[in-house]
Amino acid sequence: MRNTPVVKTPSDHTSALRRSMLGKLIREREVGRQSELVALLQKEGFIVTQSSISRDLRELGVAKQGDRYVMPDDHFNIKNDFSALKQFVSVILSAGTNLTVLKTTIGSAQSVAVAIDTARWPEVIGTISGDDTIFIATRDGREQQKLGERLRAIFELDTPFSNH
Amino acid sequence: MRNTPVVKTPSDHTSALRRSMLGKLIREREVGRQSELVALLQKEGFIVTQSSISRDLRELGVAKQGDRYVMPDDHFNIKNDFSALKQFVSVILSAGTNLTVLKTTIGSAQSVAVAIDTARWPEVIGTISGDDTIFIATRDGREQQKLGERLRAIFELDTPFSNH
DNA sequence: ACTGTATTTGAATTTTTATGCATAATTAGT
DNA sequence: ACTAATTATGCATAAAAATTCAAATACAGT
Repeated sequence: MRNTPVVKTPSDHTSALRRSMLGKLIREREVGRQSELVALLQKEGFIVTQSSISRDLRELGVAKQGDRYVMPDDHFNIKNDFSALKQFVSVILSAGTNLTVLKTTIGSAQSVAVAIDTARWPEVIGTISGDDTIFIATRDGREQQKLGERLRAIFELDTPFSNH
Repeated sequence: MRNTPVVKTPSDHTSALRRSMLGKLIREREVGRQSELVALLQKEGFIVTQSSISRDLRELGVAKQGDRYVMPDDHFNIKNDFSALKQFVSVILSAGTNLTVLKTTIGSAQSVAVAIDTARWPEVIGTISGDDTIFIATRDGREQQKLGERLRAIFELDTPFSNH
C-alpha cells in the first residue's frame, strides 16, 4: 500500500506543512544551522533552500540560542514567577471555608508566603507563616476555591479529587 | 568625591563587568546586532570588538529571536528560573578566593540555598546557610568569579563597582 | 620580580544567515 | 477560464556572526 506520497502532494501550498514539520524537527532534534534543516526537510520530502528556511524561522518566531534553535513555545514555560518555589511546597489543605493551609519543606514557608503576599492576588486577605506551614485567609468559600485552583496550578500540586 | 573612573580601570579583568553590563543592555533595550552592542558598550566605557561580544553572548546563554537578543531568564530554562527568589537576595559578597556569601532577607536563606543546590551548577562545591546568610564554596578564584557572574545575573544584583 | 600556564582578546577569515530582486505559484474576483 | 493581485520561492549577494590564530594579558607558584 504505497501511494500517499510521503507528505507532499505535488501542489499543496507547501509552506504551512513545511513550517509545521520545521517546528517538529526543531522540537525533537538538536539543530544548529539552516543547512541542516534543509537536509532534514529534504529527507521528509520537502524541497527548499536556505532562503526559505530563514524566512520560515522568523515567521515561526524560532530563536537560536548558542548553537541550537528553540521553539518559542518552550519559552512560555515561565508561566509565572513561582517556578523556583515549586520544589518547596508539598501539599495544599483547606480548613473550613476561608482558611487554606500550605505545607512546605522546613524553613521555606516564610519565603513562599512572601512571594504570595507580594503577588497581591485579589482573593488573598492575608497570610501568616511558621517554619513549614502557611495559613492563607480568604473571604469565603468561593474565594478559597479560586485560590486553591491558582495554587495548584502554580505549584503543580494534585487536586484533592483528581482527574484521570 | 569623584575619582572612581566610571567603570573600567584600564586593566581590570573586564570580562565579568562587561558581561554583566551586556546583560543589562540586552534586558533593557532592543538590540538586534552585535555591532550595536559594541557601540553601546563603548558608550559605557568598554572597548571591545564583535569577536568578544559573540563569545560573551554564547557564554551568557543569550538567544537571538528574529532580530533581537533575549536573555535566557526572560525565556525558558526552568532550572535556572530563580526569578521568584530574587526579592529575597540583597547582596553578594566574596571572602577570599573560594567563598561567596549571599545575604538574604531573614528566614529565606534556606530556600535560596536549596534552589542553588538543586540547580547543580558546576562551580558550586557546596553551600551552608543560616537564617539570612548563605556560604557558597567554590574551588578557586576563577570558579568564584563565574559563580559571581551567574548569581548577579540571576538575582539582578549590581556589580560591586557599578557604573553610571 | 620571574617563569610557566591558562585565559582573553582583536584582526582577519570563514561560515552562517538575511535579503533584494525577478520569477513562479497560488488565490480572488469577475 | 482569464486576469489581476498577493504570496512564496530561489538565486545571487549582502550582512551578520562565529572561529582561527597569534599576540597580549592575567595568574599562581616560587
